[in-house]
Amino acid sequence: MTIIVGKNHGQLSVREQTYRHLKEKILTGHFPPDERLVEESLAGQLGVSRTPVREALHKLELEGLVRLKGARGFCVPEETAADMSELFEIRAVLEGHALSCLCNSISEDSVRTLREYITRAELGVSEGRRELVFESNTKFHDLLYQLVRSRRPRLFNLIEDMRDYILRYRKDSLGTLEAARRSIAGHKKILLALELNDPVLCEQVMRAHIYEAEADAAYLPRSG
Amino acid sequence: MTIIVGKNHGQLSVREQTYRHLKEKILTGHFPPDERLVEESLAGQLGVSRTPVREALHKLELEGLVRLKGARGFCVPEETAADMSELFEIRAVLEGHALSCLCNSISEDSVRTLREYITRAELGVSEGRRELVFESNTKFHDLLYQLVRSRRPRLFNLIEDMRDYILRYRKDSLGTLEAARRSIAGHKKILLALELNDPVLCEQVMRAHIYEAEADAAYLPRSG
DNA sequence: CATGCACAAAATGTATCCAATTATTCGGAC
DNA sequence: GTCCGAATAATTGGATACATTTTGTGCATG
Repeated sequence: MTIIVGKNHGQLSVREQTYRHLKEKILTGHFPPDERLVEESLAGQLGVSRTPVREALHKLELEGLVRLKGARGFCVPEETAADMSELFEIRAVLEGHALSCLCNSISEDSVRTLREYITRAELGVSEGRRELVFESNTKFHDLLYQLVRSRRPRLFNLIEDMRDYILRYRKDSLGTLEAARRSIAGHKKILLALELNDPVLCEQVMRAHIYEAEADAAYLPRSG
Repeated sequence: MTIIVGKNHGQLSVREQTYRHLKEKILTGHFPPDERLVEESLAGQLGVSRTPVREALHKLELEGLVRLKGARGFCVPEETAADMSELFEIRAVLEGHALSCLCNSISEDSVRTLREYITRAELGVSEGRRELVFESNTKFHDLLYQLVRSRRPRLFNLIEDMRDYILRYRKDSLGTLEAARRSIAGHKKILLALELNDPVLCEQVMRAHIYEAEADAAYLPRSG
């Protein structure tokens, strides 16, 4: 009975499936901190052998998502508010720099597309369509990330990691319409900084945008 | 015949020893790019079974230090000048921010110690004692890193990773006495920025210091 | 009653065996 | 002579059996 069929696990190896499965469960707070993660138990639940589970856990240990506690198995380490704060700080620094890298080489096409996303998000706010707001804001960020990935692949990887870790804390973005409005205002500033080709301004507005997101995230420790 | 006895591999597991052994060999350029790294062959050389070698290689793959090429085994990926440049860029951003974090909480003691290291490095230059220069400069950085680690553990980890990766490229720091002199001048600026408690200046001088180190590193691709 | 030592149980660490995947080579056909 | 295809060899992927380590519990002794 193969239980790993949750998402789009197509032609990936069992280890990769196991790794992603466990990582997602950890990042979404499915495993409470200090809960014992036993290889054989997890292997049984997932319908695979211990080998891929073990390799997945060791990879996750390297990422700091699980910690080995002697012979009591692995566990998700207890995270503190200081960790949370530091993660957002690093994210602000990295993404601020990423945006400043973008501003000197962004195409007119990309700028136009970004502007359209902002317009649609505002439309969503005015009409009270939360899905449209969420979708447009997500697309705005996704386009930026895509541009970063093509120009600075390693920087992109680091940013992606930081975002993953932060997933453990915030339930989802844009909880309130008020937060969505603030987010759109931030996007407008980002777009302006890009159009002005001002690296310093890019860095500033992106950092501010992320610290704003941190404030809106409201430190939901985790639940299920 | 246990061949893994190179360093201080004390009570670590065989996997951890294998992992560190391979990582060091890769980072110091012992494996030429595109050379085949076969699990069984490595296991034989190291006097261990395939299992720890395999897990070590998978962890290294996650770090991007090796890449799996179908059934031809793993290999160290060919790195480009663009990679090198990006690594230094990320390092500059991270360490620049780290220093700006330090400047508001650094103790008078630490400042005094840093100043002593600079004095001793200058003494080394004037007397032509390269060892003293190297030692003092290293201690200067080590103290800064130690302070960062205590205040921003995750940031410290990222910085450490970047430095490891860069190890693949430059043979060693401070090749020439001229580079050493430039480095000391940078350290003076760093100390000044710290004493002034100026976060922005801290970020600027540290970034400049790292870009200077990049220029002095002289892109030695690797050799053995 | 408390503390320390010893034994047992449980979980990871390691090794080996088998399966699946891929690259390379050899052969045949166009 | 070249290209395509099939077969074989080599390497990783996965599973299981065994060794090692650690923890937790229980009993005995002070």
